[in-house]
Amino acid sequence: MATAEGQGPENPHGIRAGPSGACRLGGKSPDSRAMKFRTHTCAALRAGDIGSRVTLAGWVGSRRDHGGVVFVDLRDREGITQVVFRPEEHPAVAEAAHGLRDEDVIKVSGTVARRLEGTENSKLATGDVEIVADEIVVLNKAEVLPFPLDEQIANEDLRLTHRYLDLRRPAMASNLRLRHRVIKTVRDVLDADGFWEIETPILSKSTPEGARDFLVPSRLNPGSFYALPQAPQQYKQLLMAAGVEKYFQIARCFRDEDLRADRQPEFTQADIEMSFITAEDIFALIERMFVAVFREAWGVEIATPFPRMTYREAMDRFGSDKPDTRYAQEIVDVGDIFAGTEFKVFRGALDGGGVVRALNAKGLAKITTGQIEELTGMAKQFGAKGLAFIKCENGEWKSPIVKFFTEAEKAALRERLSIEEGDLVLFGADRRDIVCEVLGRVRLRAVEILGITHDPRRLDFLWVVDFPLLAWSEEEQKWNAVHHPFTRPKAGDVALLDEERHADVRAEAYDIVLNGVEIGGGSIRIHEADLQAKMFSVLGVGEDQQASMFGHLLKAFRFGAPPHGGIALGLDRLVMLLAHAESIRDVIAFPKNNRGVELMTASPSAVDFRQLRELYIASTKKA
RNA sequence: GGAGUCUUAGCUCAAUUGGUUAGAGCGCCGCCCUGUCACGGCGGAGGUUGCGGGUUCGAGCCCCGUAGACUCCGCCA
Repeated sequence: MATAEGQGPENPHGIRAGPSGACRLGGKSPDSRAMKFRTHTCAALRAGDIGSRVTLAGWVGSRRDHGGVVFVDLRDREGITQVVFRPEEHPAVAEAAHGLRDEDVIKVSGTVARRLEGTENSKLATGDVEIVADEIVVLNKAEVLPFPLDEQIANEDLRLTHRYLDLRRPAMASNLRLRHRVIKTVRDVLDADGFWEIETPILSKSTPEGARDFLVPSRLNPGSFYALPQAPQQYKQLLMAAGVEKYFQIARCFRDEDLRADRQPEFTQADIEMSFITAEDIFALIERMFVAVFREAWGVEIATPFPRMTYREAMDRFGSDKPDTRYAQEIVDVGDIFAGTEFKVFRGALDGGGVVRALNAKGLAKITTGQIEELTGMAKQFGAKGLAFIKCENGEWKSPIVKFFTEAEKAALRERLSIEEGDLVLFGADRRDIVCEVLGRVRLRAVEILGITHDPRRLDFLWVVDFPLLAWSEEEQKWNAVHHPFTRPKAGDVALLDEERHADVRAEAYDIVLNGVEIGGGSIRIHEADLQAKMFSVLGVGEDQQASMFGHLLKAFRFGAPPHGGIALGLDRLVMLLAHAESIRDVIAFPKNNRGVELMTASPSAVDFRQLRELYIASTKKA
């Protein structure tokens, strides 16, 4: 390292104390010390280090210039150490310190000293000591920043445009560190269990099912395209056919759909697949993994096994396939109470084979008319004709519908829903799936309006099991896979496929839900070619398409593929929960905004026509 | 594709019913200050109120359009 540290013209801000070239090095030569940029991090020094000579490097966090003595909070990713510049001891160094500005990068050498009596800072881990600087090298001056690093900033555009500055903020650095620790823990748990981490192609093949693909044109095969993987699904199953038995990958996945606060076009999954296992093996493995992850991230011991609930029960009780079980309010069926009702709305729903269900939003009678309208609008958006309600206020039931109820019905309702003063009861009367969805959404909004908060460390894990295999798509007028086309029907339900009772077939599929957020999902797969072919047929994938799109998989299944299954965990969402972040963008180093634009580099961008020509691509966009 | 909210100084925000020269804190610049840690004091610079149009004697504020950001719906096997 021949680069001078402040002596040459290339470092005009370098100032040294004492006679030119003189260094106090405790016997070490300047050259040997020059090999080391710093002796400690900014979080390392304690009272035990008092008297030793140290060198730190970092950013000027804040500068408190008293005209004479100057204090600088020197920050690196580990922490902060106070540096004091004393003109009476090192005048040239103190003079240089007057010129420091926020975020200048400096290297400081000096002696660790106990802070003066009464000036210790208990907020800093290093707050008992300070460094009395006798040498400073300004490694790089910083211009005035576009936004302050020491306060909450609302303008996310600005943060993303200058992400390298945003990530200097301790809260963001802490998220990056947390993410690293979580991924490291996942790797360690899987490695200890005999898993092999195997990379699969990023340039892969488009398949008809699922989300919209990102496409990559192939120069060597004009007119052909790779697709970026939505998940390494087929490759990992083929690795099972290859006898790998235990595979995992911290896999980047790509889906070209609209973004959300918890959704990015590229995201990371902990992708796992195993052979010769049942769902129980997956549950046990993942529970073990979460124990390790939460121990590492939060230092807590979580309880296992996690509760389980069937999809059907989740929909009936919570109106969601990812129920937030932290909230007590549940949906209750009241169809039997109104079996003889004359109230047209309920009568019609029941006679039409639908259901009448209710949700008691405890304490929400204070709801405003505007909020009732909002809930009603929400109900209509999800297919209901309206949203009936009873406000229980001042000892009476205020409601446009209660006049249609008999005394017996009212009494039964009161008991079934434990209705008390201050409650708001909301009704859904319609097709079962609509009522579930509507009351499920209303339930979450009611909780929001009530402002119910929980211990931020509360963790309600839940396995949701027995998902339906298929769902009818009105839009496409065909059956689609609820999970994906490779999911295994439950053994007892395979016969239902032949009977054309597609809606009743349950899958060997499971999701893991934490506090109402789906953080992972998986299934036991089909490993027999004939069953897989039948599944494709049900999904409307013809034989020709099966051969061209999935021939490799079907063939592999004919050459001795073992029974297998797996799961994928959404790492971004998991880290988001662990970090208590409100946006997935806060746990990704360089995320994309709502429109899929990465603001710092301004990608995506137009490309030169020659690049397109090489790829045999022409844009149809009108200029 | 649809709905909602937002856009005022570098940053965070204010500006009564439409009414004088659009303010404050932080930051920035200058001067002063030897124990601060949100250091302090004095002074100063900094604005096409996103953009375009309209209503009005007068628009940051009202209306229309447009751009951008965020949140949600659709979408996301």
